[in-house]
Amino acid sequence: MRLTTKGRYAVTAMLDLALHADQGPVSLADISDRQGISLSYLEQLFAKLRRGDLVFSVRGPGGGYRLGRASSNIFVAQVIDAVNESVDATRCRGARGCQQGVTCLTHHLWQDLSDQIHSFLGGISLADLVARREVQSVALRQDGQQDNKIAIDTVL
Amino acid sequence: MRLTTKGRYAVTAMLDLALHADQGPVSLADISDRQGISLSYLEQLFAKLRRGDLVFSVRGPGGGYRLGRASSNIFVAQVIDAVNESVDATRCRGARGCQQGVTCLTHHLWQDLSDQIHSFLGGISLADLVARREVQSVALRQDGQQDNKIAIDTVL
DNA sequence: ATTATAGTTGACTGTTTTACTCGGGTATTT
DNA sequence: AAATACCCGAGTAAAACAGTCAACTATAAT
Repeated sequence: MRLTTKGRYAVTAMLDLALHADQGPVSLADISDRQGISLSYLEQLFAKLRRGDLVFSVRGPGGGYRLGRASSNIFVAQVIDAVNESVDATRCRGARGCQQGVTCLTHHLWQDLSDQIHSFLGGISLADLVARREVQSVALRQDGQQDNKIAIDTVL
Repeated sequence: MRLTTKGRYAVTAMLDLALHADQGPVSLADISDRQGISLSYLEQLFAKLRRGDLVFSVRGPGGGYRLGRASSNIFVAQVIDAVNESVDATRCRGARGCQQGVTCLTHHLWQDLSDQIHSFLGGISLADLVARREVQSVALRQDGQQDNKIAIDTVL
């Protein structure tokens, strides 16, 4: 598993989607404004997220993207895998005599690490993140603001 | 913590160094041959490893690199940190009003992840890796080959 | 029906990081 | 003195990252 800012962008966008799920489809333009990610870059990311069935689109005015399934059933690891594509992993694809050599042993370490990270991120759902946010939101909220979007952008 | 192939190269080279520690200084040329990493790239990586006191050099004929301390006291995380430099982490350096916003929450997740990975890799020493190799080596060795280098490259 | 919205796709650009090359140094051993 | 091998800087091709632009299609609202 590779860890770059690309995956972070994707998770950020998906989290934004989860937070505004109750307001109907969320347009990429909105996500772009709120999260400061370029619209066209989001388009590329969401093309991959859609291929991974993590989101589905609603076209036309008032359209946008919605989560492909419940936020409690979408995990961070899946989001990162969707945008990274090609895990490649060990690199020692039967290269001449590389069966248990020094190189391959290092690869095994990387495989272990990859598994560890994957299980860590595979255990965190978008719902978990939203729940965590709720806790902080309640703790910090001082007046009764009903607009979730405003609350996030201005109060928090 | 960023995870790229660069870190993998560095760990591979350090592991090679640990495995041949008993044979005096190990030249980068040897590591290049054994691990298939370009010599000049190794030089760049080792410049950073040296700055991190993970290795020290012995100049002149018969020279090379040696581990900066016992292999049981050199951890994978340290090696990766040394060659990656600049962790950058959260990215939200006091950006306008970003105190607990949606973006920052995602950053917190990344911080958690980063910590998790770091502690995982911080718990694995080069000695651990060598020990694991020894186990496999003993299990697979069928004849009494005394040359460690040959054993690794051809038998294993 | 027309229009505006918003997803869909592809090509293309600039920047950064990787991974590597080359060429010259310097220190040390033989 | 000569060979070895670290040291160092400049440069470079390829890939990944991040974003732009333009043309297109589906759909909702008027």
